Amino acid sequence: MNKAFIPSEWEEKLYSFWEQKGYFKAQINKDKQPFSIILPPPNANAPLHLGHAMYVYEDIMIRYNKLLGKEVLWLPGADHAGFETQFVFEKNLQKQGKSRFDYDRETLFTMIWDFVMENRPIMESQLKRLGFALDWEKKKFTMDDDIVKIVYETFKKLHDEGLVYRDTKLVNFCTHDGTSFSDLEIIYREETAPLYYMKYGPFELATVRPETKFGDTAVAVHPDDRRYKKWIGKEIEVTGLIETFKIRVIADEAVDPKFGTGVVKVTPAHDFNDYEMAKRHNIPLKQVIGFDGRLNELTGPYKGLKVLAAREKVVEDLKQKGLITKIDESYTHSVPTCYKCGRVIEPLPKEQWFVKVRPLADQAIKLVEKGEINIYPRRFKRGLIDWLKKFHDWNISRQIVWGIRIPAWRCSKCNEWTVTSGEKPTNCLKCQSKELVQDEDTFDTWFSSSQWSYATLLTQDHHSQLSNLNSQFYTYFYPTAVMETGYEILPWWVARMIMMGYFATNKVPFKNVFLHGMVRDKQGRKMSKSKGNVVNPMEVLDKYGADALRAALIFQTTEGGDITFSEDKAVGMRNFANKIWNVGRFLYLNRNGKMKEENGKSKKKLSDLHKEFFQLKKKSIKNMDSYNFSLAFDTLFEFLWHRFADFYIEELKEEVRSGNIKVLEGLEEVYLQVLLMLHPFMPFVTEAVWKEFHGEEKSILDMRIEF
RNA sequence: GGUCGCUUAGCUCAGUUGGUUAGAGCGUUCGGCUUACAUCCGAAAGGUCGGGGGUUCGAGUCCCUCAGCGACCACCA
Repeated sequence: MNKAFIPSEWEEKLYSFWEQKGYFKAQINKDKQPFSIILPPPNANAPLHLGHAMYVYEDIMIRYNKLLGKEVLWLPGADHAGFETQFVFEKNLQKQGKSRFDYDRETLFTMIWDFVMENRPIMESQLKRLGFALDWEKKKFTMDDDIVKIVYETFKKLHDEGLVYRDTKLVNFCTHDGTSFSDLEIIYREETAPLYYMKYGPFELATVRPETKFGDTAVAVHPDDRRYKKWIGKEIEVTGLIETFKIRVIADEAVDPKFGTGVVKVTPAHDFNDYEMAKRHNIPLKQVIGFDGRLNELTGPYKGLKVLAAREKVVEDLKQKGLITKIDESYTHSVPTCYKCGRVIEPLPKEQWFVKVRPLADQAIKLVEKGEINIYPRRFKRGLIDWLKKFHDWNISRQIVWGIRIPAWRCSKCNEWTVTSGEKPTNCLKCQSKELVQDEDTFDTWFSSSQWSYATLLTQDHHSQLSNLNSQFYTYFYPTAVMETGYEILPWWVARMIMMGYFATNKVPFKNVFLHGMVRDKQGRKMSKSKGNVVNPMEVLDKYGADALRAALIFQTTEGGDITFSEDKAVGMRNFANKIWNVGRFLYLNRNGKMKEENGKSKKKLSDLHKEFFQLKKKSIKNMDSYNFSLAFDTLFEFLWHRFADFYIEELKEEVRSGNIKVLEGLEEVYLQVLLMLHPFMPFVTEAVWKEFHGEEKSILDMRIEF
């Protein structure tokens, strides 16, 4: 044995060994209890960041359960990450002086496909470097044909059962990226903006968006507001910029009499609250801003101006006409922005596909409340339920090419939609016309990934389909044991997987949810490119080894809490890996000692050691089983280093050196069992020692933790 | 405004159902290259466990309250 554990001499070798010998391969084994985890598929086109290394929790669970004798499956995958990827790709195009508009749909799609396929192996090889016991033969890509097929079948089933519908509604639209988003993909940003007070017929009202004036279709006041009571239900005449127009005054509870003047202009086509108000009062929509972010033909001389330019000009002109009475420059409010490009989101009316969320979410709430799905750490249960309660109908249409195209065709004669599970319909279901045009849009990536847990398992059998849930592999491993992921995607993914999983399979997609926190820098700040504090997991790995990186993310942390990562910690854990190695080396080097009778002193020490170890093992198993992995690891660390090495070995050192075989065997027995318990956390060093002790062809993964 | 979390040694953090002199990693001081390991060993300094109140034989651990910090969400004409 080397004097020190050198990770680079072992890691690649050991991983290939595990893979080649099929240790990560899952198969149906009726005699064993299944334990399955689906890896949250990392973005196929991007290298891993430190957050991905947190999936080490999954590896810990997988390896631990394997050592308990279960049939384990950890299924890897890659995410096409629709908009994310298209966004990155467009940035690359930009650098070459090109844009998405320079290519037709097919060409652009193919270019992105090639780009993603080229990058995908990077992410995959990084998962291997982390030592993850993934069953690579079963890997899936979110755009694999068979996965897409399942997504289509789910979509059709939803449509058939009235849980997906087509409608024109106000959606969040990014005029720069040219696509709509769901509610989750917008970020509200605090902003100080002028609040303009303007004359409006007999009223005065306040607005931050004077340029939407052309889209006003009502004026609203609070029903109990004495100042304006006499106007309610009446039409008023307003001097505008283009013309003088008449507009109705409505009364609505949503108006806050204390804000501004207590009068609101209602612009249903460009404001979510106004849209709701308009629905309540049956007021028409008038769209004056287009999907290009410019004012349209209904705005006369302002046509063609971008929103901000239009605002300036409108204000200028209103001033000229003496219609602006006051400007509050210190008004702060939050504006919706695109989570990706940061530009202001424009609420616009658009015809899209929506998931009718309430029935699905209500069902999901029941499942969580009843404990059909357990959440760890427990405090996230509340958050999950809150999210599920808040969900509104979900816009799943995206105006991007990089994604799964929606299997819906519109009839050019009668305008009716025909939804299929993928194949082009021969004729319109309503009027039989054969002139059908497929929807240009693609699915929200999260719509397809909400189906990931059953789609990945179903598709392991070639001819499986949603209507026939009898495939063996699926039946054996579904529902999966645990869904492990970062708490920040609870609403995006976990909540929706529960909804869709239960809808499609009538079973929960997983029995347990385990959530980990975010990795922050040493000062506790979020890691971001702009702050320059991003830690590349591969660099840490190169420097200190995979075991050290993994352990650094677990050691003395709290499950679900954010983790401050510092290189110091990796150093400490590299040292621990070396300690594990050297304890082994000490025992190994003394193995050739001559037989010798034990004396009383060592007998007592050995029995103390065994007692202590028995307690430790009980405690560790209890902690592992209750998802307190960090505590289990801390305990093992403390025991091996400060009890086993610093105390027991030191006490018994002379005995060992002088060849007391009983003492050596006693120590070795405990040591090897500790290795077994440590293996899920630090798989490389433990396996390396195991091989040194038992031979190159042996693996610690053949061992079982016994009670 | 809502929900959740955090406040323990110089720094970063553990401390599971309340129980003996409160721990770790890194750092600091002193002493050791002892043939497993200097990626080490031994010793030491360093904490009124955010403030206050309560429950209890006993509280860092439970309850109330105050303060500070943070995250997420909602509203915003």
